[in-house]
Amino acid sequence: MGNALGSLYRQRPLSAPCCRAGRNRLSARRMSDQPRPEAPDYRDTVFLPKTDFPMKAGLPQKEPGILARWQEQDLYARVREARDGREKFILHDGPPYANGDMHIGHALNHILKDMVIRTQTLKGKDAPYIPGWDCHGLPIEWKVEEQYRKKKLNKDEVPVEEFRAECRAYAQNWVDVQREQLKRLGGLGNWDKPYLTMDFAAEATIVRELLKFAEAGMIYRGAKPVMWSPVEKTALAEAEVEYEDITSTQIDVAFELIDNPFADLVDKTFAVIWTTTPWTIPVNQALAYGTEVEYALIRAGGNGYIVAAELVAAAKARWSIEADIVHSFKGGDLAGATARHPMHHLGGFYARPRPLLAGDFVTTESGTGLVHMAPDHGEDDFDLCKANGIEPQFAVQADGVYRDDWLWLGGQDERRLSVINPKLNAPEGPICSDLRAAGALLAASADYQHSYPHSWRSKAKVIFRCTPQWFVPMDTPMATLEFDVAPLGPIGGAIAATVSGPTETLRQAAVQAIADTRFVPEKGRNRIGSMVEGRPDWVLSRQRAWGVPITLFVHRETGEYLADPIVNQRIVDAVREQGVDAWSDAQAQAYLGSDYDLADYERITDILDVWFDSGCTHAFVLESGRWPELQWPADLYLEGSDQHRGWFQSSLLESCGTRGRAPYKAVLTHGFTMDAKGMKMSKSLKNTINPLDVMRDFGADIIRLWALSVDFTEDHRIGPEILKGVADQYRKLRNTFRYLLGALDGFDEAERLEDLRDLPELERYMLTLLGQLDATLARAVDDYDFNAYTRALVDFCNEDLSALFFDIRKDRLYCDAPDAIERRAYRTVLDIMFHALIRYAAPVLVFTSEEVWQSRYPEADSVHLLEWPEIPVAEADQDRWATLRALRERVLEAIEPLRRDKIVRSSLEAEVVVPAAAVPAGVDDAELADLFITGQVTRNDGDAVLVSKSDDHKCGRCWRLLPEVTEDGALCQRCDDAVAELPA
RNA sequence: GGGCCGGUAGCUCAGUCUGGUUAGAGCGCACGCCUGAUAAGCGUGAGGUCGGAGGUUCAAGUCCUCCUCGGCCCA
Repeated sequence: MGNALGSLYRQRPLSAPCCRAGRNRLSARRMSDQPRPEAPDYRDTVFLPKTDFPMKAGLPQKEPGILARWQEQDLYARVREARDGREKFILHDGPPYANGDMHIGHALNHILKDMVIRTQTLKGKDAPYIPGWDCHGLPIEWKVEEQYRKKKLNKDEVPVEEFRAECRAYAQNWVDVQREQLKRLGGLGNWDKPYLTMDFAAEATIVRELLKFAEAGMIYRGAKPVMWSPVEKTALAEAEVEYEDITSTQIDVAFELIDNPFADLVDKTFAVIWTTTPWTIPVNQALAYGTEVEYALIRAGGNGYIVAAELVAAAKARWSIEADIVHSFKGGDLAGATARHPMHHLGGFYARPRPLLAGDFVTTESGTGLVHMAPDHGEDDFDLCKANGIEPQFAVQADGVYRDDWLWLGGQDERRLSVINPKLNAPEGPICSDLRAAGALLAASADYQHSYPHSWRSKAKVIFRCTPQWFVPMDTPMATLEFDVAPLGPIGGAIAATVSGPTETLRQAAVQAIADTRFVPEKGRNRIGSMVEGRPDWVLSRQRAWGVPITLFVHRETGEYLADPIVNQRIVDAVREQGVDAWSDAQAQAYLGSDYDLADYERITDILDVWFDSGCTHAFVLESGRWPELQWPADLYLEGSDQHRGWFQSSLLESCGTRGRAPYKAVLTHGFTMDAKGMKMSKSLKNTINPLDVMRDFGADIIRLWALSVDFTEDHRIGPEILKGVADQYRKLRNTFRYLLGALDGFDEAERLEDLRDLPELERYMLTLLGQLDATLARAVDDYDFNAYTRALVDFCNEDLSALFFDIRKDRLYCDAPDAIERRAYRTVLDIMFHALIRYAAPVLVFTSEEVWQSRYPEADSVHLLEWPEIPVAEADQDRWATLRALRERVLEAIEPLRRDKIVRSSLEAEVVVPAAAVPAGVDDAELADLFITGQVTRNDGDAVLVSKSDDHKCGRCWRLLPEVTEDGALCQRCDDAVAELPA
């Protein structure tokens, strides 16, 4: 063993490896066939990893075959059998809308769901998955109407049953398309028997659920301003509306006070309102002021005008007048005052006095600080007027035109136009002209820019319009409700806390149910909670054709709906047989039976909000028995964060109204997928990533690994660079498995070391790390923290296996005799690693894991039938290993300068001196050399790590530099023995 | 316009609740090694005004305010 300095100057021995470096592979192979006598090539005597498993994945080509095999084997059914009788885990699938191709959001959502299903299955639970689709509703109806329009067909001339049949076919087509696209992601589920909200049984269940509300008195027919599209002639849900910037006519209209409290200051007094919807003036019924708002009475030409003090300057500018403030007062002073409508001379409706009412919604941000109230056309208006006994007039018809008998701009007036027609509202239009003639129009200009709701289908402006609609009240005590008992026994302590008594309202029940539900991430609770606390009554009705009917008979005299369970049962039975077409005039009397006369009843023809459909999925999927593997309530609902207002909430309200608790125990939400820069994807920006393209170019396992690597609880990104990074991670995992397959070639039970206490310390340490990984992954599964899951897995493969364990033990694997106890120890641990890692990887890389598994066990069943591994406990001192790994890093760092100076090349040529104090007790020098992958290691009393070039000779087989090797190329003792053992 | 959420290396993420060495990891990148995991493997290194500006504090990625960018929901 030379001293450190001396070896620095020693010549590198001239030997074969020197020339070998420059050779190409072809000549190297030739060399190994015909070893030169002076430098025997031992390549054929070392035990290199051997596997057919290819490094290159070729996923896009390979995955469809694997998918087909699973289908052939009916893997889903096999998994059900394998987990039969186990604890259940029910993830209830939220139904995507059956319209259009799969997009990245669907892909993310379904990958996350599949990860949940597979990890729960891996943990031994029975976790069935029934995918579903939402099939009714306006968007589909609209598409079918579009086809009609292209064929110049009038929808109203087609029998409604025929129209619905076309909607049904349209939805079914997209269900089939989307199903094939989603299946490609590799999701484990009952794709052959999904649930559709348009299944007759589903439609019957939805009717049944609606009638539960009806029988409990929990629906009412009310009039309320709802978003209404005059073009589509229907009420619209919020989701069916989008906001666009438009320019509107803004007008200032003077309402003369009837009793003038300011008569000693001015001649006449006008309360001035400002609005951007002139067409609502013909339906004005009151004025609103803010009690605490400061108002000014300004005088111009002898008359007084009331305006909020803050807005006087802006008002004067608009009206182009000079005026002085003659009086200031608080809004409260206007209590009890009344005004008259500018068109009061028309008599009738217009002759009634318009009261001034206090409204807490009045602001001084714009306008005049006084607001005109048309209860037909505004929510605030409606509420305030209702509270003061003023009823809506229903003056505007479904097509947006004032009704025939309306006094102003009604049927007799040739200027009559739809209220969304800009000509009606224009400064020179009929409304402004008449107001001007009446001396009430202080200003009118078509220049006010603001954002305004439009129908997202027709792009036409929508209005608020009071129409008769059906509602579920949020704040009426559910007095007559009797909750169904949960079909499968106790559902935790929640139910007792939830049903707090007959005075509880739906809102209170929902709030309590939110408190009883687990939210991942926790902030979802706050989000849905504030929405439920603030939401208005649930508007159930839609005036459309493609949906589940509101199957009610309303008595023509009393206005009350029939709530006869026998009648209702007939209806439900008929819908189960015939679907929604069962709700027809022809069959109405049959449902009423002999107890009631159809002539006394109005058959309601509205259909249900599709959110009610989806809110019932828990009932017809989990409870119906059509999928006996399911049970109610679900353990988990998993959807995008937009569903706090959507499905999470509709399901919650429906279930709280009929069952007194949420249909789920936990809610998991994910954010939205943005482009590489964090911007929303849109067709116009051309920054969309199509999951089908990703699967075609990279494979489903890559897009899965992507979805499970990002922080899905927030918005996250996808793009070429990100996918490239994911593909790199994938390759690392794949190569780890490839190495394991190669290193375990020929391993059998006879080779396994049974007593793990016999393992070398490194092997025991690696098992300890595996145990830690196992715990980390198990926790990540419980927390649905899939980013942590994949990261822990990849990091373990990189840092603990590839860079440490595999690298250090390469020598033993290659060069020890096959029956050497150390080599068997290593392979025993590798086998344990393999069986653990393939299980951990299986839920993520569903295809690759199968490929790996079949490569090692060609005759075996699918990898996806396996269960979570049991990691054997092997004692190893973690602190001691932390010390050793730190020392290893110091040594590797110290070798680097010698490498840079070309003094040593392989670390095996380095001879190392370490501070004795840095080495834990009980580690010998040979072990250190193994650990560092260096030549001889010694220790001294210093505190620096010293590295020099070894002057030992290099074993011709294992390439280690050892004192026992007599000359370069000769064999060390271990290799000599190993070669001797080889069969001739 | 309002409510809520987020912005930490080129990328994906820890760390923020509960303030405390020099802000971490993996990947990628650069350089080097190996050529017996080879379109693989190993090592070393560079890379961050923690979105910005104020403030609180002995001390701020972490707490407060405002701004900005992005997102979801609502109007």
